[in-house]
Amino acid sequence: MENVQEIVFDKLSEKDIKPSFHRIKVLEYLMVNKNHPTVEQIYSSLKKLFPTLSKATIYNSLNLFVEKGLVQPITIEETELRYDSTVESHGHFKCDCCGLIYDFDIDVDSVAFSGLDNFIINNKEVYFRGTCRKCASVNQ
Amino acid sequence: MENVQEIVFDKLSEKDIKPSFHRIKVLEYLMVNKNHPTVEQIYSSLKKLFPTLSKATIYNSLNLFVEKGLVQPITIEETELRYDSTVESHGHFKCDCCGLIYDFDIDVDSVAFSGLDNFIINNKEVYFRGTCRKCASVNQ
DNA sequence: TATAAATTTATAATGATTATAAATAAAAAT
DNA sequence: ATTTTTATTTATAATCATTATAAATTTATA
Repeated sequence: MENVQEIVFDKLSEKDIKPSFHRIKVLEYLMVNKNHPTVEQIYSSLKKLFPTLSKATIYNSLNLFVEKGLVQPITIEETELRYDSTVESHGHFKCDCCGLIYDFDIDVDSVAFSGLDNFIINNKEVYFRGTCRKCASVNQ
Repeated sequence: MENVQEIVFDKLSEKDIKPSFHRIKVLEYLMVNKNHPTVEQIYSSLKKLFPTLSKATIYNSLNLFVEKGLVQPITIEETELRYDSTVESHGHFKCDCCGLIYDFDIDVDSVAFSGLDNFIINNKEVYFRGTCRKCASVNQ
């Protein structure tokens, strides 16, 4: 098993982000917790480790990460943004029952579409919604 | 050309929504203005017609429409929800330059994906982002 | 070590949405 | 037709995520 701290450090340096203590911890949290955490979740978890932490620092760090393309914000019918440290193309499934958001594999580039001639497409996202396996098996 | 009022009236009745004056006007606005308006846009436009209008009425109506499946809320990296009276499957393209959201045709059901075995999928949405034709031609 | 720059903190401000209760309008009952 | 009940709309306060701002702290540089 590789050292997460080290990977985080390299990722930040790669994108010319000064690897401050807090930034390392925020990105580390995102890479360890792949469950699309909210700002609140990140904040309350890290605050246990260093109680002087300010929520503004979480926002500062995340906004910087998004700006540099290290992290992508995802929104599915929520006002509360969630963040994903995986920027490679994949789909997001939101369970209406438990609220969890799952990643799934999808080849977005293979989808046929029309009506966007001369448009410049920088980003493609796919959102599915419904009931996840776990909830479906429990509430039947 | 058919009477929009009549279509709106029928759509509401179909979904067992009592067709009050305000509800008719809100849905009519959505059907005439297919540019994914925000609550603020709907509100300020209708307020010109009847100045006693309250913004809570817009929220009440829209939430009811969404609940009944008459309208779908769409969110692309925004905290401000936008609404679309077209519930048939199609993609949304958001222009990072002018902020407009365009519909485009896409056959979501033809996309191959994996990792959602035993999941119940109720809804599929595709979001593209980039620069629209108009902005691309102006800023070159 | 002193100075400058960057980062973090604390707090206030903003803005979208929801909650609540009063006011009004519509429907039903007598 | 009038009262009673129910539904809808209004006005306003509350909530909550996010951003802005400035002071405090830390880090880097001279």
